[in-house]
Amino acid sequence: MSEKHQLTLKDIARELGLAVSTVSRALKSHPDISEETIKMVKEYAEKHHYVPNLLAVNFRKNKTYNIGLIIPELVHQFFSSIISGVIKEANDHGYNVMICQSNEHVDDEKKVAKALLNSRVDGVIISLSNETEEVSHLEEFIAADIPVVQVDKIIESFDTPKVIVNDYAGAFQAVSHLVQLGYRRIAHIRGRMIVQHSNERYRGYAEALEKNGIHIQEEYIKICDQLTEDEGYVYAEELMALPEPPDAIFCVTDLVALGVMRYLREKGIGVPDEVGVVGFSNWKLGEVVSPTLSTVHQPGYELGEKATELLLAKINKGMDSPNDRVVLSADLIVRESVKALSLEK
Amino acid sequence: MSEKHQLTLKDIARELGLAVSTVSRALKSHPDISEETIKMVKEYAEKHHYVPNLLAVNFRKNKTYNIGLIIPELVHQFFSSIISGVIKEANDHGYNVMICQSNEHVDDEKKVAKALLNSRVDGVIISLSNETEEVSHLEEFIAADIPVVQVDKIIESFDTPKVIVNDYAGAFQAVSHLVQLGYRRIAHIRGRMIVQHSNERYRGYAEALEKNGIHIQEEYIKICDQLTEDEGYVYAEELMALPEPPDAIFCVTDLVALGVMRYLREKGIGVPDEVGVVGFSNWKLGEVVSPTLSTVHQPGYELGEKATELLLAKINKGMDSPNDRVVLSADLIVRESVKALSLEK
DNA sequence: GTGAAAGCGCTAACAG
DNA sequence: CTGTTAGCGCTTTCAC
Repeated sequence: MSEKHQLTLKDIARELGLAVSTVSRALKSHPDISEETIKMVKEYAEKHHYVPNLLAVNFRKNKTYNIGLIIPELVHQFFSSIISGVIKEANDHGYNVMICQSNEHVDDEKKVAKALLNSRVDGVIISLSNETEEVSHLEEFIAADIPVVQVDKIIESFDTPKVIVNDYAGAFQAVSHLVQLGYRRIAHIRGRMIVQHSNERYRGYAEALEKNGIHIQEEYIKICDQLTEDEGYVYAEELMALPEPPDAIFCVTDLVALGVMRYLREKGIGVPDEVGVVGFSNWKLGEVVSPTLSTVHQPGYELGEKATELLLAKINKGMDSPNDRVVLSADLIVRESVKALSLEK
Repeated sequence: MSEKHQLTLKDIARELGLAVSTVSRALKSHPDISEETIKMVKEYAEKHHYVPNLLAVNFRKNKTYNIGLIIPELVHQFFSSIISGVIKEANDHGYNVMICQSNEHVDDEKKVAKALLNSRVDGVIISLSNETEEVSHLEEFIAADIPVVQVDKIIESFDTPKVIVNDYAGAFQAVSHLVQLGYRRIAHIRGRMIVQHSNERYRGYAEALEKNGIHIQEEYIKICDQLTEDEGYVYAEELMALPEPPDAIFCVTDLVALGVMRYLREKGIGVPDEVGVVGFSNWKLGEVVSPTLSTVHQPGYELGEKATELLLAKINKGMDSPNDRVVLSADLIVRESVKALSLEK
């Protein structure tokens, strides 16, 4: 039953009375080899289910056909989407993906980077942990001629191809939409000041208001530390306790928006009639909550695909090829948590 | 900057005036080699950052140190958890994981199985697609002496190690708890009859009622086809329209439970006071909805860990080692969607 | 057109 | 204790 001995080129050569090198070339349709030999070899190989020993091929070529992917957390819809995209694109080109988690810790990130380096991957895609502030552990890849591509969570000064989402435009679009619907007192629960995403989303929020001639009010801005549902609840409470409470709340992420919605529901404040709510990320969560949550979609799958495309290009064209910077758009998905307000005021 | 030539054993041997084999053995602290030689070699290797060429080692040993993991969908919290567990356990033992998705289609499953076979993985872990009814594509692994372990979605008749969750006990526990709290008219929105999980959960439901002397009522059982939130909504509506509506609903999965909760909320039916709700799976969703959802936790991470442990044992002990069957328990997590009912009736 | 031979880096059997 | 040798399966000069 079990085929102890996998068929090798040597076997085929022996059976066909050819040299190993001839068989090797025939299987690749090398121009030197005659049509008939090629045909004969291919037919024999086909018939006997010859499959090249990748271990030997890779060793010979000094390529693993493995690429490493370092992400903060696997169990997170956004990263799962990225992974999906990476795997798809990589597999389509004959590469495997080795997935590693940093758990948002720079120490873990360094550890897995080391492991990837030792396992001689052909390239690396990374979405940095929240803690990462310098990239010496990643520069080792460059030093070893292993290309790196950064995705989503990046450090600008680290010169590699980058694929990111246009947080600014997504936020701008979301807030502009709120204004168009008639919302005027728009609050923003934002993320920490040192996180680039948060700053970009804030910038989108601020500029959308400005462009529409709405003055930004300090008390409408809340800063979230952990981005949890509970924080959303707490800040919603604070916002609604203001002398002039907001009529819409734009949240830095869906989970926070859910907390906001929970508070509003508990207090009997109508969404979207009294207060409109918009999140960011487009988690599954937002589709099954009621009212369903309007949000800005982050194209995780496409990020993964694009990053892999850039990496494979780099692997095949050499380290000195240009470092592209790709920005994917994040678009608003309108659901039930916002609506056009009637004009009476 | 870039080290064109990675250090090899040959380099070390030349520099130290030793034979390659001596260096090789010294690095492994082979008992034949003298203390001082070992020390000298190791120090040299350390100092010059020698790292063995895995490509060569693997080729030589005819092992890839890759294991394949075939799962229905990556972007799904339960499977993400399994993957996490597999990666952790595999990496801890020097193995990489190649992740493949079947997208719940048997054709895709066959395709990726073929790919894994060709890439000569050392072993395979699989959670079958919903469509899979026979496993000829997996028997090829066995024929090639590549061990397979089944996890979660399995086919009993396929003789491999198996790791599954005790759906029956989880459901039994959940429904028994409802009874203890005072719920009596307990409905069950179940999954399709051909899905083993669904049947086991139904069995747990039925036996929990029986043991408590509660008669099972046909009209309290609904069969869900797609396990969507919408289906939960629709069946909740049907159930609550009965002459004697249920006072609790046990759902085959969390998403369905959310649909149920949405219906109840829209109709102003109090959860948990008027109707208790329990889901199954313990998705993140259940923690952020309000009231928070009681559910049965499926230990995905542990499933992945255990499956990998069994696979590595099989890889190292040989194909004829025993095929263990491990059943992990699924336990109830009590949250706000159920409560002890007051005794008045 | 085809074959012979070398060699990738490492391990292991066999000699000393 | 250490060195010599052979070989894993494949690709790739270099001959003929």
